[in-house]
Amino acid sequence: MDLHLDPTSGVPLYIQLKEALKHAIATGVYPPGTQLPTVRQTAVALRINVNTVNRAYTELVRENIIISQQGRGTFVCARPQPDRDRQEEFDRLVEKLINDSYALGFSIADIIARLQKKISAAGAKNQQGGDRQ
Amino acid sequence: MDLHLDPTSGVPLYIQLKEALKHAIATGVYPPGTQLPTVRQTAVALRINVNTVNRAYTELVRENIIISQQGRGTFVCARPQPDRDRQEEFDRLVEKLINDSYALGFSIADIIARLQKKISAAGAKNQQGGDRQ
Amino acid sequence: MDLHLDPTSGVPLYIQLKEALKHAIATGVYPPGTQLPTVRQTAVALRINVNTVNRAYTELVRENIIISQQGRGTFVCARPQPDRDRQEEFDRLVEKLINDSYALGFSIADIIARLQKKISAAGAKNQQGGDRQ
Amino acid sequence: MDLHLDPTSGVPLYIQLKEALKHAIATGVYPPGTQLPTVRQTAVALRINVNTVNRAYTELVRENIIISQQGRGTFVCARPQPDRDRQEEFDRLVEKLINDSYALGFSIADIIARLQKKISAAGAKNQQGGDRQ
DNA sequence: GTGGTCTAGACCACC
DNA sequence: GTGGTCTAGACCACC
Repeated sequence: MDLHLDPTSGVPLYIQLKEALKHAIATGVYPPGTQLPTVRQTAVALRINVNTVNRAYTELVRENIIISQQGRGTFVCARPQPDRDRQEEFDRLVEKLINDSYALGFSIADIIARLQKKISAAGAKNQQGGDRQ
Repeated sequence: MDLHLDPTSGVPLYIQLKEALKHAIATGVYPPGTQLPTVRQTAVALRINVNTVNRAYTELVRENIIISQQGRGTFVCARPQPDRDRQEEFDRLVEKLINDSYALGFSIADIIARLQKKISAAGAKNQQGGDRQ
Repeated sequence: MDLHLDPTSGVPLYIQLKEALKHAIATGVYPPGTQLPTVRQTAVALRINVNTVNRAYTELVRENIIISQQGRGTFVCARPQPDRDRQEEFDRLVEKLINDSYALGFSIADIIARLQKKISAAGAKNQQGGDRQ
Repeated sequence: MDLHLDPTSGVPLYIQLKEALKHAIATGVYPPGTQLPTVRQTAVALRINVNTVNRAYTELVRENIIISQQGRGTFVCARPQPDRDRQEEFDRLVEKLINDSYALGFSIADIIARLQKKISAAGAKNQQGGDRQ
């Protein structure tokens, strides 16, 4: 649980936590099947209230990103098997990003560079537990 | 207009043309401000129908890559200089794509693979027969 | 100068200030021609460094939103006279917002409601000097 | 398909049709999931060419309002339920439009006026001749 | 001259 | 059956 929240930023803590977890999961810091720290562990580690953590977890459960099993813990969900529909949706998303980026003055190469930076940032987090972005 | 389309490839002609033009513009064959060949010139050169050319051009207009001026011609749009605001917007877009892709079962590596395929696909299309206007 | 910045949010102060001023100007808190507080007044009022204010002002000058006249002060620029080109661009922007909003599940009526809230919020700021959003 | 187009209005037929369908969908004449009349049925009913209908349908597909399934038909898309994320995204979009419009010389009031015109324009088009399918 | 729209009619892929 | 693509050819608006 190598992340820190900013209680003064105006963004609710549970949303900050939710987004941070989402990002950590999406970038592979927590692979599917991994058990997340318990609500109480997280609350202690981040020095925030248990209810705040709970709210973040609950929303992620609702979004099918993690699953809570009473008495066992909370786990990262298996990601859906990319079927044809999902593949098409994915292609559409990528296509859209390319076009939107183009409109902002960025090329496909720029997108790739940005993504690779994300990966290496996430990798660093995994290995050394640093949390610099 | 040094490109040829493959009517047997299964890919619609207007899409082949659109992608070829996109690539030509992205690689500087047609710099910003350049006038493209007229729809009729292009149709004759590629031995396809004016409507098919029109369709390709219209889609590029919709994507803000070229601009058609009735009675004058079709021109390559200038791309904006990526300033700080655009950079932030761009980062947000990429971040969002990562999350959305995750929900569909795709990783950052998948996105990069898809993007690289886009680049090489565009390149392959134009490889035979230089690219002088 | 009824706004406060959050030095702990991670967003650079000069950007926070720039955005806050932009919003104030766009919503009519500072109409065209209005003189803005001097750089030093602003620095003192917000308890930030003169250089920080300067940077925010400089960027707004570069974006043609305000103009600095040496020895006189800084003023909100007259907005461009909406000519036919700008009108078309404006229509395109509105059209795009409608479509993007639709995709997110919001109707035209929702957009109008949001905008009217913005106006009344700005109005409140003008009259009573509150800065609640 | 109880609408009529005006071929003398100067507005292209495919746009008239597109807007009429958009309005019909937005007002619930065609709820999500409904199959639209086939392009050929519509062409016959409105006495216009199949290609013209196709063009209107294609644009609505591009805008994610309807979806065409080759061999099956054309259906009204479900709209997403606006959750918190979408709400935030929506707010950002509106905020951005305000700033961009300002740069073009338009105020929030101008935007609202434009939007209200959109609503009434869409309404006027369908007012004669009820709207049973 | 330029692009924009529309028609008539064909053939295809997918169901 | 359905939508998707393409052609040939026309007429228009704008320059």
